[in-house]
Amino acid sequence: MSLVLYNTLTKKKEPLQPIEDGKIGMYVCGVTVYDKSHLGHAKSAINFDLIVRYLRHRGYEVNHITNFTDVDDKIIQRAKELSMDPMALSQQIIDDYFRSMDALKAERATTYPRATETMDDIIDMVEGLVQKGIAYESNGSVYFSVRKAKEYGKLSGQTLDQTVAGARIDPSEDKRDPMDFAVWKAAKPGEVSWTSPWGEGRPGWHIECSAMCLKHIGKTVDIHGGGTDLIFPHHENEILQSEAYNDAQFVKYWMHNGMLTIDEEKMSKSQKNFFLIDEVLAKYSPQVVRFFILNANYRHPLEYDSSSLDDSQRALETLQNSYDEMKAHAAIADGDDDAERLCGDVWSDFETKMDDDFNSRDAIAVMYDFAREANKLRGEGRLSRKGADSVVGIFNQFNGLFGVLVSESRLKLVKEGAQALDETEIDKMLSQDHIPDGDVDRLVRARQDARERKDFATADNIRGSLAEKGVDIQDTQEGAVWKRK
RNA sequence: GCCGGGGUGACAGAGAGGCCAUGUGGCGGACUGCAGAUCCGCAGACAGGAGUUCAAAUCUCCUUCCCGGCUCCA
Repeated sequence: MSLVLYNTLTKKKEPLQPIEDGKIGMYVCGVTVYDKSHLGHAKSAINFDLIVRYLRHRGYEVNHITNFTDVDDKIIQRAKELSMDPMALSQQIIDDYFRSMDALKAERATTYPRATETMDDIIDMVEGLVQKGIAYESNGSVYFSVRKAKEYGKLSGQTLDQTVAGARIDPSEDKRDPMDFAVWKAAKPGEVSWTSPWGEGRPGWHIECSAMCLKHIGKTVDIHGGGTDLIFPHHENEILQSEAYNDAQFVKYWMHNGMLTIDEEKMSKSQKNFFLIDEVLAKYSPQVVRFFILNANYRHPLEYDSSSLDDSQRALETLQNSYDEMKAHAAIADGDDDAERLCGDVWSDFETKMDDDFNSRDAIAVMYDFAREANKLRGEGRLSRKGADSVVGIFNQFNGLFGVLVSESRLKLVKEGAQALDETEIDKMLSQDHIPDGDVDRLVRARQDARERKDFATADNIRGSLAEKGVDIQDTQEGAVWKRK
């Protein structure tokens, strides 16, 4: 079975065939660093994180490039508002971005080029476009002449005339055609700028991606990703520049992630309807946030509301419980091979789902079925320690890609049986702010003793008091287990 | 207006011609002193209208509503 992915360019799912066997050059548009990252950025990063992890799992060597737009109008404006140096501001935001994405357990890209570090390549490209006569200088700025492009709108389906009719374009008098876009912008007095053949200035928005793709990947990149909001004009213009400059196809597969929405509206800074990653992680674990995002198709919009993460937390608990219990499982039966068979089937099912355009939602559904089957074997006393280890192995493989489960063992099985404790000792232990593991064990055994004496008041008091300290006791067929929440 | 993508059970969200999606929640049952966890079962759906087909949530057409883009955006 081969992996297929949805290509925005052709609007079809296509088998993945990299230019070079086994290697993938992948460019994902990063962020403009003028303000802290919000949950929408997290969605994009986590969607592509899973894609990269899965491609690697499938044996591809992935060169993953994500850029930082660290000079542009917004950064300059924001820096001015804060009376900061724009470069200091962008560095601060980049630091925040890394902190947030690390906290979300998104793997880092291979390289994070910055516009300001790619200046020579950008200027080379602009010069090349001017030499080819497809871009022109005007008052210190350089514009790309869209009417000279061979093809226009092949990604977005837009035609030039329709777009002109849309008429929300900047009618700069420097442009020969209103649809032309800047590849180099002349600096206004006092702005940060770089020296170029056209005087002091800085890059247009789109050109950095074209230059970075060429520099870090090549004339043609296998996969180019970004949000759906970038399709037009950003990605369309990247195609125009790169293909004009390189005389080669720019991108084989375009992949776009759907927007995170709130009340059906895109989460964005300009709408002021965003939640910062910091804020969200103060209340929910990174696993819950990842699960919320990965439990939906990356291509489709995902609706967020106040209960979304609570729902995800509850839903995830089912998988986490099964995972925990499989790890803590004490062998009941020996030599059964039901678990082995179960594990053999589930992983190929899982990969089949993921091979179909990274269908993480269906892949998770496979995991739920798997957890139920494994729980059933265990409940029926047909699970050996070896079988449980195989089940845990599948969970680990799944988690290596999705990163939605807490891998540390949370569940503690109390090995010794019931043991009486006198009341004052119980109260003393329960009154501690933090009850050490050893004491929890003793309390659980004391509770067991109380239960055997049918002293349910004492038993329930121990369970209730421990629950208040964040320790959950559960009675199972194998005895009592507990975990810290 | 134009270009994309959508409208699926209480909710979140897969699926893209025939076969159970899945999860949370609800209801019933098993287990339990009670909880919880777990297991079993039940209910409940494909925006509306025409058409193609033996068969349509899935294909075609029309209507309608929503979202994204056409300005910076993941």
